[in-house]
Amino acid sequence: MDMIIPEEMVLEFGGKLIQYKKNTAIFDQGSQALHYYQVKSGEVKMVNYSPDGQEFIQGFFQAGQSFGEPPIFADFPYPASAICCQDSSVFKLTRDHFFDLLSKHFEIHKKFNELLSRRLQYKGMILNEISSHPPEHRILTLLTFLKSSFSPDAEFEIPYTRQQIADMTGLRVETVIRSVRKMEQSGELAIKNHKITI
Amino acid sequence: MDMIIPEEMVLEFGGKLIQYKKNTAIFDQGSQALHYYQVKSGEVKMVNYSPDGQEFIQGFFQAGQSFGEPPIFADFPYPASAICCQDSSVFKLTRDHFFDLLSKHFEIHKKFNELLSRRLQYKGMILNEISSHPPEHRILTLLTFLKSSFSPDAEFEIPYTRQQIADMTGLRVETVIRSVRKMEQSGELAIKNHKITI
DNA sequence: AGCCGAGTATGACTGAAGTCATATAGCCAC
DNA sequence: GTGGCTATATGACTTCAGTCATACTCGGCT
Repeated sequence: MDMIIPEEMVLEFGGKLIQYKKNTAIFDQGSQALHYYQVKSGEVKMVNYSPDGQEFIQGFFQAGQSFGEPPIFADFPYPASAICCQDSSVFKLTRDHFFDLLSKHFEIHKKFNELLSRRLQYKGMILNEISSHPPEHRILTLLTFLKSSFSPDAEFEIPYTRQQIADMTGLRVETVIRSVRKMEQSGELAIKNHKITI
Repeated sequence: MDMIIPEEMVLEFGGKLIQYKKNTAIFDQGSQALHYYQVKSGEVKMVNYSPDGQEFIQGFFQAGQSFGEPPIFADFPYPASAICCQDSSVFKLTRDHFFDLLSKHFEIHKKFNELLSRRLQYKGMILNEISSHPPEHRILTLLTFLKSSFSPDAEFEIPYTRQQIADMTGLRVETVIRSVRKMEQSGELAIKNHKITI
């Protein structure tokens, strides 16, 4: 989980560091994409809200990660909103300065290719799970993927609540809770004082 | 829907044109990504199969479109299989030659950024739909998106069967058929001798 | 210690999409 | 024109996750 663009470089190209309070929006679904964003500290989620208030979380972003670039690269309105899960500080760079940076740093440009590809992998995986697999399978696939990207070898404590897991897999909290309990019984994962470990 | 890499350029960098019969696989889920592929004629789908034989279609690719690049960019095994829907001819370029081409043609490299971004847009949209919206809404969103990318203004005849729509939205044929009929009755779309138009 | 709120847990009931069976329509080959 | 295949269509029944209600657990705060 290293930095996609080094902080000095972001600043060199005119990036500003902005502070956001927990639960505030950085941008809203439907608005124009005018800036590049990169998390310095805290946590941000990209999320869709359905009319009845139900959330779908497209992804979480922590220190060093960028978010909201696809609308810049391909010029379409934000398909989801960016909300801070915690008090966060975020680098903000205008679209033009971002492209300027890319044109001068081929290795960074290439990194974005890789980054977008990995996101496609994630979305494709979840899509396949949601479309054709039962809850336990969905959840286990997500958890295994998280483990493999954070800590492939050591035991891994899932840093998300049941509600967040539900919002990432298109399930309800109750279903996640029930599925997780069942998988604990069958030994597919462990629960240590309410935290899921795997 | 233009060509992502001009044919002459593909050939110049050592690309070979390969013929595939309808329903044959170009590569299988789980195998290593060693080549870049670009459709010259015919149609290819990227698809996941669940144990019980249920299909999920990640995308369709026609003349001029490339497929299967994310595993090359980010180095992971194919997360789905590429199957020809029709007799097809496909350009095939080794991974190394593909990267060579990219390094020498910045404008092409940039195009891939854009391409990956648009695919993320599509997958994010479908993901949101599948996770939190009822069948009619899911289908209509997909159809509207297809229309907007193929023929935003003129009336558009959907080039897919009910089964294919089902496999793209995580629904069953019967559900798609029922939903489409219902939407015809409510005037949200039209059916002209079994073809959906919008 | 006691309170509060967020997160986890569990049961009873419901309903919408899936499943299965069967029918019909259109199209191509011979 | 007939036969066979693929796609569309429709009804009856079932099932699994969603909904709703309610309770419990834990950690932080005063």
